[in-house]
Amino acid sequence: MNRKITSMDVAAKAGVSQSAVSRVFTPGSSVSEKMARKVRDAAEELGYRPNVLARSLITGSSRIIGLVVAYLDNPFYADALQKLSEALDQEGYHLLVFMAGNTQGDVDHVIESLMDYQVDGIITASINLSGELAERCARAGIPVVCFNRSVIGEGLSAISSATRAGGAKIAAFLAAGGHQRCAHISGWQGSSTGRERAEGFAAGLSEAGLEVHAQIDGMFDRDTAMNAAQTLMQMPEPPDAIFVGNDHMAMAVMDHLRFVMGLSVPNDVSVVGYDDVPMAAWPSYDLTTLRQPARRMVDATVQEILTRITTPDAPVRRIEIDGPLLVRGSARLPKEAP
Amino acid sequence: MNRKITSMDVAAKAGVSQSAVSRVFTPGSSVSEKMARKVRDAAEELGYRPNVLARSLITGSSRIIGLVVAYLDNPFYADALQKLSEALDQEGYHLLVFMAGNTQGDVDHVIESLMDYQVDGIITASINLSGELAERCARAGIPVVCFNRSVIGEGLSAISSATRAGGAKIAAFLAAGGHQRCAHISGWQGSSTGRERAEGFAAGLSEAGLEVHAQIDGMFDRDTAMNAAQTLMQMPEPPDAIFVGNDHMAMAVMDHLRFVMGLSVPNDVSVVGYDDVPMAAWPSYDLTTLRQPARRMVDATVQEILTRITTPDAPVRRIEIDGPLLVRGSARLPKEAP
DNA sequence: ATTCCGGTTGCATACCTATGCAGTTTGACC
DNA sequence: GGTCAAACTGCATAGGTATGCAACCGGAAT
Repeated sequence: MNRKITSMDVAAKAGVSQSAVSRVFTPGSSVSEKMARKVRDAAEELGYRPNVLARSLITGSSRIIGLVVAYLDNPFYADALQKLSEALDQEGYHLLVFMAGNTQGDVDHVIESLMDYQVDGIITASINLSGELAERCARAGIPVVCFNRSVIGEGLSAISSATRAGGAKIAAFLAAGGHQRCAHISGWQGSSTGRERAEGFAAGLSEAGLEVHAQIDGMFDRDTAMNAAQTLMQMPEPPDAIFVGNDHMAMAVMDHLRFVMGLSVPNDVSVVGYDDVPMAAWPSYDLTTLRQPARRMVDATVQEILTRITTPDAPVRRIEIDGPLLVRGSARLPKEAP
Repeated sequence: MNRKITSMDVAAKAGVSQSAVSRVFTPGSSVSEKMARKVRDAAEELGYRPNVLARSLITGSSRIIGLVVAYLDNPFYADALQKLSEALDQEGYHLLVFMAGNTQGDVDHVIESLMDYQVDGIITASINLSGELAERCARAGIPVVCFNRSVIGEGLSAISSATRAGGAKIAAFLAAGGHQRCAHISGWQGSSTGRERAEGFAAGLSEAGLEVHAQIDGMFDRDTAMNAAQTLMQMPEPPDAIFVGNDHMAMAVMDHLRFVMGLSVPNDVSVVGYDDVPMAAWPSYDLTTLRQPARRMVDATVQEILTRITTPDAPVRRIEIDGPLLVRGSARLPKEAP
């Protein structure tokens, strides 16, 4: 209804210049105590707050971070979004969200829109960025941090968990449990995350003198994963353990094994996941899984994007955060006591 | 690296005025075909895109919608966020997210920040807005739509499911199933959603000649709900059915009953939820629940906020969307065939 | 009292785009 | 060819803020 209240209005009311008002609201400017008080009082009374958008025109900083995310039905990312938002809020930044499928055109379109909003930085979660787009962001001077994806491109920071090591840990655990035929329903092989977990798993098995009994791409999709489980268990020699590429799929696999195929987990077959989403700890699943430390990954992500924003030519970092294997009840335990 | 590309640059390159460039990118302006082509070519070549923030200074429209949300660990809201974002993207708007607890100071702080960004509208999900804040938004001319909360205040639109009717449907279903002692672990009684579901449930029971056997506030929290379940089942006369205020808590209750207390659901006690989150359909829970049609609620929300933005004095609407009871396996079925 | 300096303040401008207004072109029609 | 309206185009300004520069003030040192 009422028109907007500007720094001019405050200036008039306080009997000072507009610049004075601006300085009072700009940390680090030189203002006398008296002036500050006068201005703050007037501002308070009028309900004035600086216009971030107008400010961004001058400073070139919008205090907006673009978040591009694909799978929000996976609670790992919902959780990450929440934690990211809180951590950034702390620093005076906020998230503008964009949903994207993992198809090229989609991502293109999204990045265009992102640029329109003059975001200070971009965080991608569960997204593959084409080299060309990365290039464009770099040219535009917009730092990009990939959350939970390590990326091939050059200019991109990446925060992920130690995926290969994680896959290997799981392999070692299953081998120690005396499993002979370890299969893998992988994360989408078009993603670094999916591939590296698979590679680490294979490496770990071979370390133990085993090899991957069978591998099917689960595409990060519940239905695909359930079909894969069906296929695996109908093999002439079905696996006695399945490592599933993330918890979201792993729970689908457990449901399918138990309620559709009538099998017992872990008696008939062990299941191990990856992520440690909150639900993995729920008694219905009690899923043994490799923990991705979301909190620490988020903190690293925020830290990285902030330094890249404030120091444009800071080195691009690839950070891998190690996570523990959480041993629960969905996989047979190693026999020997330590 | 390179400085920003402005409409001036494009104008220079195309040999036209800056206004011409602006008009080419403003739908509905009058430009000749020839001019449009010249400008578009130049823009394409330079990689120019209009600066939404600068534009917003003039038009007064930032094309940003603020989303304030509290419980993102509840998949119902994660799902809603995703759907909202997609639907708004369609209309050229985007979501700036703010996390808020349900404490007063928190929400205050958030609304302040929202205003700083000159958002065109605000959507609150699972949030109680104080009358005073609603007032401030109204004065600032910012429309507010409450998603999944009906609100006491005057100026606020609200989209929710038909909560009372939903509670009543569940009561009727349980009564028809021959349950004698129907208890309720409610949603937070500080929220309209929580209260109305409880009221509808009580009304429905009394309709059937029963009354609420016992009621405990579950606070929308898993642990609180599990404790409540424990308390209920240890009563001298434990309930034979529990209606839980949302699916998120209902699944916790099922886990607790089954794995901690060793009870059978639904043989020992029936459990019914509310929301129909995707997980409710998973075989491990197979939860009978009242569906909140997220898609339709989101569509209504988007529709409402857009009309309120384009037509500032459109009437404030309260929309209730009806949802069906999804009968699955977590509650004993009515005996008589239809 | 004079000089000088650091700390404050105001003036004017820049950031990037949209839009009212006036001037110009175009094309149709007589 | 001349008239007139309609369709375009450019000029100039506004929108809200930050900031370099110059002017100003007070006080300390001489």
